[in-house]
Amino acid sequence: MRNSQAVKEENRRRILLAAAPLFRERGVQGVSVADVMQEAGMTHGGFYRHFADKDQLVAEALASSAEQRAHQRQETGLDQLAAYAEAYLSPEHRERRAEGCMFAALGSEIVRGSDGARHAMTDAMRRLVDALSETAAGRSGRERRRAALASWSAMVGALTLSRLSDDPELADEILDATLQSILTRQVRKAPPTGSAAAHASSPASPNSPR
Amino acid sequence: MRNSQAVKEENRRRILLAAAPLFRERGVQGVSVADVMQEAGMTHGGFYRHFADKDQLVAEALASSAEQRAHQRQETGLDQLAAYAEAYLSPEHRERRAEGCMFAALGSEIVRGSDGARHAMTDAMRRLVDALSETAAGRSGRERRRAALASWSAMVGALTLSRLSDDPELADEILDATLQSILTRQVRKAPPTGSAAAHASSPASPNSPR
DNA sequence: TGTACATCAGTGAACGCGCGTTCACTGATGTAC
DNA sequence: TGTACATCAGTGAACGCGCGTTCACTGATGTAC
Repeated sequence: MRNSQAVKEENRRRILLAAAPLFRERGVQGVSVADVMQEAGMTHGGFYRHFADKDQLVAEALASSAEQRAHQRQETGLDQLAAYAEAYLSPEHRERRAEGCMFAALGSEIVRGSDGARHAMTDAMRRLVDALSETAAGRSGRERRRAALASWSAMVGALTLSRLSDDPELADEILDATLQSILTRQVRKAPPTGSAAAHASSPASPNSPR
Repeated sequence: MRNSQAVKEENRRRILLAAAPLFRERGVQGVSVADVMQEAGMTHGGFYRHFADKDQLVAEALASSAEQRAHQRQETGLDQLAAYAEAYLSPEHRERRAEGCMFAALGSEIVRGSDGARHAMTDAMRRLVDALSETAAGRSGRERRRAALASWSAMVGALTLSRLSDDPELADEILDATLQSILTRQVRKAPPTGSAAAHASSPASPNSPR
């Protein structure tokens, strides 16, 4: 039962689309090739018509998921640093690992992963930091970039630790303290003058920090 | 060849001591029970005279390693937040995973781990945050605690991301930006008045941030 | 203090399972004429 | 446009390996007398 080239391409996309949430939810090592193929509606045997090995799937799934997210962010305005931080450091994000940030979900595992996976993560990292830098607080591009790097690192760490804590109170504390720390710095300093990103922190303030 | 009870206890300690660095270096799933036993100088068969299963080993290894670190910190004064951040956010720490922070090394993996492992991590987390809170900047205990939580989250995130990056320049940027962000906040605010922790950030400043 | 025996820490072979990967097979697809 | 044939996407069984765990065995240890 050979499929047409169009169907093959569509199936490949389905595999990649199925893989990323599974990896984020259960970890790369916690998801088998057969799991991914089943989620994509196929059996495991056909996998190797699309990918050389599992490593390649991981790298491509991370890369394509990151690219999709980048588009979403741009469209929803969630690449404004303060708004991003509010959404990021929320209990909802903590609870929904499958749809959440791949750095918090897979960070320490991919450190030991294949070159391809690390490279995909690095690429995604660079793009995200670049985007957040535009709306970060700071008097120069360099300062804004450093603020974006520090703020985003704090988010990834806080979300990971908040998920790790088996004490819900401590878990909430971590998110709260980190969010407030980021917002304070974002508001205190002058936003970049006159650019399209001038209202960096305004959509963030209305929500009361949990 | 039965061993005496004293030798058994000593062997148990050796197993725990061998396990923690291996887990941090290669991940829990990347280290087999046989690996740990070999590192401890034994064969894998005897493992189950000491532990019910691998999960128990993981939980106990993390707990005992954390306790040991806590003592070290206290003795070396490394629980002063600013000094801790300087040592933490260094390329040396990034490179030496086996001896480094277990949260950065294992965070996203243990999130999906056994209850015991998560509990051990939570306990360690609480103790570390309590210690760092004493020397964090802030006008009240609550403020200092929040500063410690936010600073430490930033450290864990930054170290993880710095390790993840396959671009050495970006990796260094992440550490630098986060360290400076933490030190700035530590220095700007008044240290807690008159307590034993009054010189919170003074031992940190001499070193030039990389 | 010495003897007899039960205990049990550690050994290394073995078991069972899951996983990544391979392979023979199928039949629809694409192509050459 | 139709026909013959090679291709190859997906199937499902099978392979090989590593791992967590079990087990029979050993001999030193601990204990009862």
